[in-house]
Amino acid sequence: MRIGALAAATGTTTKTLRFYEQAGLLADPPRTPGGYRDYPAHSQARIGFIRSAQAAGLSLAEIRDVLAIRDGGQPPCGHVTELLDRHLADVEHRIAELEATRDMLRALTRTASATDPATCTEGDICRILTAH
Amino acid sequence: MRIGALAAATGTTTKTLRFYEQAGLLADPPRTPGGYRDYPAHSQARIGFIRSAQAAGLSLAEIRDVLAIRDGGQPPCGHVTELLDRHLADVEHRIAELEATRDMLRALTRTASATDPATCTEGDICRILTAH
DNA sequence: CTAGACCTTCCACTACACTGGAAGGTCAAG
DNA sequence: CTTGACCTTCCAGTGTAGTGGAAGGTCTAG
Repeated sequence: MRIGALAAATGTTTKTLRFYEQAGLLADPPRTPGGYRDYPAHSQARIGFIRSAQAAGLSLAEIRDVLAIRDGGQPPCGHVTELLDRHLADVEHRIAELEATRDMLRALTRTASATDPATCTEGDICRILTAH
Repeated sequence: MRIGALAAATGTTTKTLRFYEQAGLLADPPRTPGGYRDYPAHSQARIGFIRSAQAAGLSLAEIRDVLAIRDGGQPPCGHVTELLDRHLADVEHRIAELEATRDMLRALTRTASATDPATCTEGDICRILTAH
């Protein structure tokens, strides 16, 4: 299967697949006599794996490490468990931060609706944003 | 006040202040005879404004627009209200996405603790990550 | 007079995951 | 034989918010 077909089958682009190869997520595939990349069928599963791992919030570098462990013949379970725990903590932290931002934005929009534009002065640039 | 003093007074760095100038958030300040930037006292308030607007989740580009409106002599209230509404929607959307990711990660770690490494096969790369 | 603290400009680089485009090669259909 | 789809490599750029460093100028204290 050539690169365009693999891209179409996995919902990616040829550019992305070459990028994954260069980034070490995909091994250099065999080539046709004409020099075209010729992927085996199981490359689809590998791209699918990359997509699910990305959806779980792993970076390409982390996914590359998981794949390297598997490619080395080891089941990557321990490593993955560790990664997942770290990411869960990270995501929870980011959610908490965003919730704080959300609360701040809500307070600011309340301020906005209660603020008479005429009372704004040049000195404070914008009363709405400096009220907190 | 020279750039180092302004940086110290606002908790930024000289690099950041020059960057803000180049990015259009700060007007080119007057210079001393020796060529040093010589900021008026109210620059401190402007930097403070930039920091609070950043804390509210606005990008430097958006802050630059708010400042430009104010610098043009208009109170930026209408613009700011619009920005805040947009950001609130955006932040709520990102929170929802992250919560979905968090739930996925939680499900994955549950899978991980219930998965026997011995049952992993090469074909599926990592049972934990492909189970969902 | 000199050390050193502070300032100047300019260029390059960070992380992340791609994306765009140029110049040219391969292959099947008409 | 040509057209057009598809492929190749390589280089460069996207956006965000700065950071790092080199080479050199300015100013103040001792």
